[in-house]
Amino acid sequence: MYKIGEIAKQAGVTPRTLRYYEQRGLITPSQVSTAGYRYYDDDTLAILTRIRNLKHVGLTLEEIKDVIGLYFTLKKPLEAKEKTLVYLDSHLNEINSKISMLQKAKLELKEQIQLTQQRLSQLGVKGQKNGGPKN
Amino acid sequence: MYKIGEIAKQAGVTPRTLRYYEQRGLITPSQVSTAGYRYYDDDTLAILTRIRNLKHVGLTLEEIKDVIGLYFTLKKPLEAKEKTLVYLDSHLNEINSKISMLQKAKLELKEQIQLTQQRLSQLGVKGQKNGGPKN
DNA sequence: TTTAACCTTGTCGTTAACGTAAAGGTTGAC
DNA sequence: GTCAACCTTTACGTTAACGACAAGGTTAAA
Repeated sequence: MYKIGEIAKQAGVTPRTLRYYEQRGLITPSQVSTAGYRYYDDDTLAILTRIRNLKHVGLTLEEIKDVIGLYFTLKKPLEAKEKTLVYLDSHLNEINSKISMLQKAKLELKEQIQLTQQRLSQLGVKGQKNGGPKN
Repeated sequence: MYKIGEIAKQAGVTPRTLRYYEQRGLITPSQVSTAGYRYYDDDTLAILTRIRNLKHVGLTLEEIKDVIGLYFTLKKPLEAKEKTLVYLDSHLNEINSKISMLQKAKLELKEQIQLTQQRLSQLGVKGQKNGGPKN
């Protein structure tokens, strides 16, 4: 059981961020003392890592909330699971679309790199045998 | 040559957005009338599409500004091109990292989908022959 | 030349995701 | 039991990326 400051440090965020996430429904302290102190366990740490990754990929907290909610669907009633399934599927599609967009951007980038390299070797180092593109 | 309203509609954004992008240095009208009217051509339309894609992938306008700047490096001096090259390369790395994160998320999602489907078929439809996962 | 439809530059408002300081309780090692 | 280090809630501030007026100028078709 970590206090908020400890787990925050472990996760690389601030306590403020944790309270904010709680307020937005992304996490919950595993225990709360009578005085109101929040205590967390390693599960929360795992969730925070997941949040970090998904954020880095461009999801909003709202979207992330949905996604991580899905991973704790085990105790939910049967009917909820079917809805979950539908959502998971559409989320999968979104992810696929983002991946292909990034891959397209990647291709364009590579092209641009080659072009720039060509121009460099033509203008800058006339007559030199260059090693060609690395990628 | 489109007026701002026309190109905005084509690009699926508002004129306000175009002015904002201009202010942030992402685009420039190809011509400006003496009265101050902005006129754009198809090149700008292409850039706007690119911006849309990169935004959808989670880049900020500031990052996007850098990226699209690179694609108009043709007229820049030689020395600038080498810096460009370095940046392009690091940007490529970032993209690769994002892609792999998304692919990881995708795998986890698929697992979760299978789990949910299993639980559904076990609890809900006892004795039924289910078709198994689709993916 | 009139007029609807568009454009201009402000300026203020809004949402997301926190940062930051204020004023005051809590803990736990000594 | 004291005190530094931590925690609480409350509340105002901030950046990004626009939206939504307001007040007035421009265009181009009829």
